[in-house]
Amino acid sequence: MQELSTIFKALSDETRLRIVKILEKGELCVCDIVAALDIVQPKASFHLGVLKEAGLIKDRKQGKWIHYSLNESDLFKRMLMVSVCEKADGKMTGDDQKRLERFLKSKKSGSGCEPKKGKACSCGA
Amino acid sequence: MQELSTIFKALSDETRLRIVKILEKGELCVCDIVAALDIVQPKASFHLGVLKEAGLIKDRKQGKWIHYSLNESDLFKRMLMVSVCEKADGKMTGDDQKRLERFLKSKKSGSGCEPKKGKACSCGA
DNA sequence: GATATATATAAATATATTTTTATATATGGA
DNA sequence: TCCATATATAAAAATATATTTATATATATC
Repeated sequence: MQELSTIFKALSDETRLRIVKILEKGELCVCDIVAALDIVQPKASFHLGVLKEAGLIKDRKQGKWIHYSLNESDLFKRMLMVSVCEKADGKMTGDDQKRLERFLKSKKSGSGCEPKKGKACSCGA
Repeated sequence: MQELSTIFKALSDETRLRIVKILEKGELCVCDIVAALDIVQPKASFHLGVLKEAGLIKDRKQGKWIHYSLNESDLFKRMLMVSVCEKADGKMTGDDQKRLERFLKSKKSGSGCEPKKGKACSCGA
């Protein structure tokens, strides 16, 4: 499975969003995309490469042409949704969480982010 | 409404995803985030700024502290889902689409991407 | 085999983003 | 008022990304 940030990064560029959008019409070869977006061909190849690398599109070679289409089988959309929508709900693990828990604990016991004063944040956290 | 690419860009960085993830626990002040992620404070401020600019988080000032939390009211998730999942289904408009339609038409009539040969792409598009 | 086309790759440049270090601002307490 | 803390901002440096121009590769047609 791709890193989530890689997928978001692939979608963070206007040209690539335009490509994804035009591919919603169905499979297209590079020259179609070049014509549709009115961009130079190496630019299209570059961005198609990024999208493919992120697993968002797939390609199919046929003769001289390479046809690109959305990689729906990879279920990137579902993954996006799951990842964006899921709540950690205390089940979240990892170093960040552990550090946070330790820090919040230390704040309560009076040696937190304002140690010199011997007083925890007034925020009540 | 934010540009879609801005939102994806905001989510395209590992540090920012870590911040979003830790904010799923609830509202946190900057020093909490700094401690949780073990990063320097200006780095946290920078990334919080990007997330806020994209409308993904909101802040609330209280005394010396600034508390950040996920901006659920902005419904960025729903927007993401809608945007990512929606299909154009022929209703898509815009210059890209128009150019594509013109180009595909011209290919069929034999003056497309391979004009010198008087033959359209074998792809059948 | 020669030629033309579709696409990719490479190299150079331009641009944008991120990180770091230093400093400024605002707030609360002594 | 003075001092310490929380956070933001600015400036510089480091990295990463995107764009352009030129060239390479593969394939089909003659």
